[in-house]
Amino acid sequence: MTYGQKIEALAVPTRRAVLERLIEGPASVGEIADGLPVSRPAVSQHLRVLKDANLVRETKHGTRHIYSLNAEGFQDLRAYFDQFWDGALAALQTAVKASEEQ
Amino acid sequence: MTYGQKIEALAVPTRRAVLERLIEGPASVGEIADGLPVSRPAVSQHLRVLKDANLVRETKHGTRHIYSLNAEGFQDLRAYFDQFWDGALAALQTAVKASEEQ
DNA sequence: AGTATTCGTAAGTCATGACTTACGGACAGA
DNA sequence: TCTGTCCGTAAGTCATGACTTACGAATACT
Repeated sequence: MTYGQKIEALAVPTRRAVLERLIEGPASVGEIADGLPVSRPAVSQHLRVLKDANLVRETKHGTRHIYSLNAEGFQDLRAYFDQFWDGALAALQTAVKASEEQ
Repeated sequence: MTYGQKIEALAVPTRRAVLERLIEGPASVGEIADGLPVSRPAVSQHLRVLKDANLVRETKHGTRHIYSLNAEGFQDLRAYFDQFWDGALAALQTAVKASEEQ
């Protein structure tokens, strides 16, 4: 829900690998784990974190749990970065101005 | 240098607080630490991480080390996110198309 | 020279969380 | 019903790193 939660979700390499796998399309837990050097339960735990951060969605087909990217969560994160960068850019402009006046 | 390094630098709340302080303008280590609930050495260590990630610059005036935001590092990070989101968006489009054809 | 600031680093503590294996539940198919 | 598959959770291990205090180096000021 918070920005920090999303950023911290992205900070773990294995979780980024999971997300990059999901860019290629929705996948089940087992399918995701097959492409990674960690166990299936580990992937399951990472998916829980990503789901709590709203970066991923879950739909159940029989015993298979299919995960896919959640655009909404990514947009929120992008909004935060845009806001941060706007602030940073303004600060840098001010700094340039101040050093010119100096 | 790597994207992971930058993202992991942003993942720690105290480091985000340091960066948000720097949006308001360049500051010395002591000034930054005064506004945070951690010790000065802790801030010094965080600044080292941020500097290694190219998110921050250091200039020395006497005994004071002045830190400021580094736009270059943030642009690299933004490029990564843009690329990721473009891929994610394309994936979502494909998913919609596939579900329509189904 | 002597003192005071400002800072980085060393060393050590401690919580967090990324992993593992073991287990049990839920659904599909014979 | 029984077996096999797919998955989440519990419990425990272990490395990482975010903090602390203590110290010493570098510069400024008198």
